[in-house]
This record gives sequence, C-alpha cells and structure tokens, in this order.
Amino acid sequence: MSEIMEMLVRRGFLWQSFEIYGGMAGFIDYGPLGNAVRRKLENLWRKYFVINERSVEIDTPTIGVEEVFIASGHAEGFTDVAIECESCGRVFRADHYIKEKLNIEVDPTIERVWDVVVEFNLKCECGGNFKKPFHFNLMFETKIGPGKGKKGYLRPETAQGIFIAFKRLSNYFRDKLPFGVAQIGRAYRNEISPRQGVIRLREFNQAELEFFCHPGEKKHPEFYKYANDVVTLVDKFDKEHKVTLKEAVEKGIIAHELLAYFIGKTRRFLLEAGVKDEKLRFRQHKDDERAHYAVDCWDAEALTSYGWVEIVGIADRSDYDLSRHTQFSGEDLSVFVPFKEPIKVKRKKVVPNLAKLGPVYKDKAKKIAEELEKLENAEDEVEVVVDGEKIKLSREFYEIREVEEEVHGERVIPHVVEPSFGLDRITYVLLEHAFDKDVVDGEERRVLRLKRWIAPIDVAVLPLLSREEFQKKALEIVEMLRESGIYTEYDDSGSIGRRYRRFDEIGVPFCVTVDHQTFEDNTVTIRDRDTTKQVRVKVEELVSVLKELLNSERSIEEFGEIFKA
RNA sequence: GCGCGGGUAGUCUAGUGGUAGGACAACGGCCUUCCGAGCCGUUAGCCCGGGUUCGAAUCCCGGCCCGCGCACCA
Repeated sequence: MSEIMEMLVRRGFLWQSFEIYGGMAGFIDYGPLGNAVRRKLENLWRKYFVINERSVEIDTPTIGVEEVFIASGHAEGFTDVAIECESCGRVFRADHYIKEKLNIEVDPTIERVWDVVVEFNLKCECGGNFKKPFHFNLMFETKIGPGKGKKGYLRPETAQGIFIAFKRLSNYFRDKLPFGVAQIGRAYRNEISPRQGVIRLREFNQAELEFFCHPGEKKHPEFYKYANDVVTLVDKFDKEHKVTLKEAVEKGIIAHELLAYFIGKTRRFLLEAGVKDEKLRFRQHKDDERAHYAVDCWDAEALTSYGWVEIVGIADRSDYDLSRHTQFSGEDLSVFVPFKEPIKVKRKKVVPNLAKLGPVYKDKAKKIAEELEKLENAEDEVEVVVDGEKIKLSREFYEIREVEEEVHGERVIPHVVEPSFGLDRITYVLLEHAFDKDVVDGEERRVLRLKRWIAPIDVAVLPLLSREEFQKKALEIVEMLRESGIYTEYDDSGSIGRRYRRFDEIGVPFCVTVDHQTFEDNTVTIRDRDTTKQVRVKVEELVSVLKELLNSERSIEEFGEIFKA
C-alpha cells in the first residue's frame, strides 16, 4: 500500500468496507476524517453549481425501474455476451462478431454463443482461440416488490432521475431556458475489476449538473468570468494547448462557449478545493471513447500516483436523453420557446369549401373539413380518413391559399451539457496533492497541507504540560471554540512535539497551546501547520482570529507577534 | 475475467514443519517550560475454509482481499 493510503487508513479517513468478513473490492467506508472532507467538498460544489448558477438541487431514488435504463440505453444489451481472445486479449460483443464472421443470428446467451464458437471453431482475427463467453453489463440488477417482482437496477449515474422528472422541472422554471438541475448522490457500477484504491469503486458518490439549454444557444451569460483563464487542454488528437478559454472557443478547440464555461468553472472549483493547477488538465474524449449519449466530452484529469485520473466529465449530451425518454414514455419532453418577436411565415393552407362539401357529404362534411385543415399542402386530389373511412376529394371541395401567419415560438427539445463530478476521486486527489513531507529540527515531518477550510478538524487545543491547571484551562478554551462552531479537538497525551506531529499528519491547520504565560496574561499561542510558527494572541480574541484564519489563507503573523519558545 | 507476485498486532516487519518475536503507534503512570525525548507498565496478530501431518504462520487445494500487467470502465 502506498504511504498516503497507509496514512489515510491508519488515521481514519477511509478504509475498505466489510473488513471483518474479508472485504469486498470496490467498496469503501468513509471514516470520521474522510467523511468530513467529502461533506465539505460537496458544500463547495453546491456553492459553485447550485447557488451560483441558474440551478436547483433535487434528490431521486437510487433504484430505477427497468424502463428508465432501456430508454437511456444503459440496459441495451444487458443480455449481451462478450468473448475474449486468449492470445491477443481482444474482447468482442459475441452476437455481433458471430453475425459478422459467420452470418449467423445467435441468441445472445453464454451457452448458445459457446455452442457456436465450438461448433464452427470460431477464431479471433489474430488466429487465437476464444475463452468461455461472459456477460458484460455493469449495472446491479434487483427486484422491486415480493414474488417475481419488477425488475429494477441500481442507477449507474444520478442524471437519469433528472431527465425522468424533466416536465416537472421545466415547469418549476416556468419553461424558461437555460436552467440547470443538480443531484448529489450515490451511483453504482458492477465493475469487473475494481482497482487502484478508491479510484474505481462499485458504489460511488457523484455530483452532477444537467444544464438544459436551447440547441441553438450553447452560451452562458457569465462566460466572461472565465474567458481569460488559461487552461491546459489536450484535444482528441492528443495535441496539448495552453490557451485562454476564449481562444479555445474561437479556434474551435472547444466546440462551444457553454462547454468552455463549464470547463472554466470546474477548474476554478477544483483549484479552490485544493487540486494543484500544475497537476490538472482537460482532455477531450477521442471519437471511439465517448459514451453512447455524448456528442462531445471533456474530462478534467488530475495527476496522481496512479497517473492521470479522470475526476470530472463534462459532456454535451445533446438531446439524446430527452429524445429517448420522449420516444419510450410517449410524453412530450419539449419546451415551447417563444421568439423575441413573432415572425410572419408564409405558407400554403388548405381551405375547405363547405358550400360544396355540405350537400355531398351531409353530416360528415364538418369532420372532413377539419381533416382538410390539418393538411400542410394538397395536390389536385387528396385523401382523408374520417371515422375509419377513406374519402377521396377532388379539387372543387377545397382551395389552396397562400396565407401569412404569425408564429410566436417553437417547440424544442433542449440540449443538455453535463458536468459530472466523481466526489470520491476528487476527495482522494485533494488528500494526495496535500500529502507532503518536510524537515523540522532535523527530523522528517509528515504534513497534510489541505486548504484550511476543507480540513476535517479546524483546531486542536493542547495543554503544554499534562498538569491539572493546564488541562483545565485548555478544556475551557475547547468549550469556548466549540460553542462558536469551530470543530475543535483536545489532546493532552504525550509530549507537545508528538501532539503537533499527530495533528500535522491529518491536516489540522492550527494548534492552540496553553503554556505558562497563559496564566500570567491570558494569552495562548496559535501554531500554523504549514510553517510550524507560532503567534501569541489574547484568549478573548481567539475565536475571531481563528475564524478569520480558517476562512482565508492569511498568515498567522498578521494576527500577533511571532512567539519563540 | 486472465496472468504474475503478495496477505503475521492499528502500522511496518522477523519467523521454510516443533512455545509467534521486534519496532513504531495507541493506552495508563512517572517525569516534563514548545516540535515524534526518557523510564515503568498495558492492550493487541498468523485473511477464510478444507487437506496432508503426531504437529501447519510455514506444505497442498479452493475462496476472499491487496499490488502489477492485459482486458473492461457505457
């Protein structure tokens, strides 16, 4: 295990789930410290992608009924079977491969595919033999209700819950595009081989924003905020660019402004959380790498000990999901978009001649007229269907007129741009990027240089000596800090140096020490995790000073004289 | 899912068939005027199951987990 993972497990950030039963790959527990970091990260995400966006946050079930994933495309081929070559290792979708090579339609079951492979002695393109076929759908299946139950799946992304509820959400926004809907929650993928610590999990935390826009207006009014940010981009041809987002859009590296906006916003978010700028890049998916729903996709990637790791995916899903759910549910998921000015449109209109229709068709004449009016255009003879009866009408029963009409808007299926964040991976990246060593008084020190605001514990209060009067005073200060909402720990075990190291290792930004001078002038020292320097401040000012320090990256030296013991 | 290598206290590690040992950490005490000090004491371990054997941490089989490579990652 890497040094950082060893520390994270030992000190209570996270560990493997189900340990006492032997563990299970792909699941982790967040311990006291890791949970605090992830929660704080979630709140920062809310600040960026909900509060400071035209967005709302919802919460939908983690189990979805089968229909959802048939429509979304996730279940497609859940009975599909894959075959893997034992010499070159390539994997094929079995039914497709058999159709292509043998022109045989085969039931996609492991048994049938294997029969065919054996019977026809089917080989890989490289000449190698195939191993026994296996299923490759990665969704967890479940049954809803007793008995046979209804088939459901654990969601592989939070996004579908948003698309399903689109009509309600659009109504909430009074059908005004653009708008965003966010969801933070768990998602599940039954990975074949979870690896790399927390990087690939079977149950993981996502924060997703679905930002719905007019297909012709993939822009954002606040793009100017990030337009001049210089970002590292790797395009789908593996070409690296260090350019401003404005240039990237102008040069066509990024397809449109809205994607560029979210790349910029994502970058600012990650930097504020503590991802190192020099270890961050945005990489465009290659054409064969994109998910079935995406037309363009940029990943934020962070450099870690595992290499470059995808931590955010920013995809243009176009109208894929809403169209599919329209098609499968029969509900109209389009939005009426009014034009700024009604436009006048000339078109041909079929006008029934009731004076002729009436005498001939009697009581059916009215219905025939209604059908005629629905027609877009007409030749010299048309056929309409009334009450199941086909009726041919010649030109004398209607006129074709060129008319000018006012059109006030159009119905569009919105497109959606989706920034999707893997919170577990980001949390890990923050911890790894913060993990550091330096030398203090000739001895190596491990220190977790988290941004102050995201540290799981704000302050540790330490009596210099484990004597009763020191402990009593320190505990009074602990109570004072806790009452003011500062997450405070107390520790009187071991020498002062040992305790400083303990809190350095888990990233506590400040230690407050009660020493002899405290009893003379009611002052304590504040020690800075990153520099190990100390300043002396009055106990009365401690809360306000600490709050200011915790909400900024200001130096402790602004708040008191440097104290040298 | 395939191949290779691993799994001994909280962590790191010694132990190739015969009483499971150490270091660090943690906890209690003594000491102690600021950066992993010292002394005394305490807690705590052979991944799980089966087999071979008088006897298994050790050898064999299966499983689980971890690392690396391949594949997968919608």
